[in-house]
Amino acid sequence: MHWRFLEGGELSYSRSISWCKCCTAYPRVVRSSKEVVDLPGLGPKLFKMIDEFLKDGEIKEARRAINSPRFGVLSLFSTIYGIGPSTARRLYDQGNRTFEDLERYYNEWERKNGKPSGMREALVLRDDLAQKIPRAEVEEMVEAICKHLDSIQEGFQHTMCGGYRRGKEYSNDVDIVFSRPGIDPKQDRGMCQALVTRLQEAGLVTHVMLLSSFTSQHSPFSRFSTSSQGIDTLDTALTVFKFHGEGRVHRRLDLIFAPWNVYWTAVVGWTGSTQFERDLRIWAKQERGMKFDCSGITRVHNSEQVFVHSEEEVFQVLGLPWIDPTMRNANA
DNA sequence: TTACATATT
DNA sequence: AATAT
DNA sequence: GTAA
Ligand SMILES: [Mg+2]
Ligand SMILES: [Mg+2]
Repeated sequence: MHWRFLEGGELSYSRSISWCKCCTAYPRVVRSSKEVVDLPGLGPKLFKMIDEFLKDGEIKEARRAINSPRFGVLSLFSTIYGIGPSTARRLYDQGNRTFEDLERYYNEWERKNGKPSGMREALVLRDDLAQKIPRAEVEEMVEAICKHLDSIQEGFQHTMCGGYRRGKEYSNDVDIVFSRPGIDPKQDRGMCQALVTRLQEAGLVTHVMLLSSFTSQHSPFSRFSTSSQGIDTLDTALTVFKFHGEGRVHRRLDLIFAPWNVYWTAVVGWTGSTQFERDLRIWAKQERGMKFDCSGITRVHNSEQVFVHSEEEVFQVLGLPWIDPTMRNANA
């Protein structure tokens, strides 16, 4: 699956693999592809693969990918922040095979272009960011961050989202959604920036990868700006966090500030998983004629926004039963 | 045959 | 193109 | 690759 992502065209298998992974939550012995015909998303090609695995103990296509040196290098390069499939392929095609190759490549690039590429820092951070974060450390981070937020402005609620909320023992990063109940979002504009600055001053945030520019203040077309409903996009910061002291590791930290009236859609949107969000959007569009994303739910025909007051209500409005975060884990 | 999630930078 | 879920 |  990862191979297809790196080489392009991952849409083919991703949904099928997701359904297979769903089943790992309910393990059972499968003696033949006949026993999985009832699973959605699986067809003739996957049945053949399952039977091939049962017969040979492996799958030729998977073996080819694992043994491919190119696959190994592309996978490795993709673990660097800012390098995706396309750049990884280009770097490989230009002859790079190791991180040392990339250091040389970007040193040379910066010498020629006379400006920083940002990639040397990404290379330095890579080893730290590749390490998974135990739940206890996620909680430690959130406590420290909330303490700083509280010193700027009291009254914020927060939910830890991402893989942590889906119950994973280890997280790749930390995602926190904030909001102040009942407060006009205009009043809290700039809080994301303020918190990031405070954490930088405290030496806890070491890098800011992205700070969403809250430029989308009022689109010139929003005639209903009198209504206090913030249609604006969420204030988001993608950062790197590190505690003081020995033995501490850089961690990716995402801070999201949502207007109170879209707090719970933001929580659903940032809880994931990726595949769950995709399916939720498809369901909303096809079955309910609605558009779902983390900054709100809208009716497609009149773009009228539907506000909800709890996470349960997000599912009610979409005509779905409650789905526990731990049941949203399917990812290819 | 077509769609496959969607937003921001 | 890369990031986020 | 799968489903509508
Ligand atoms: Mg996460
Ligand atoms: Mg994140």
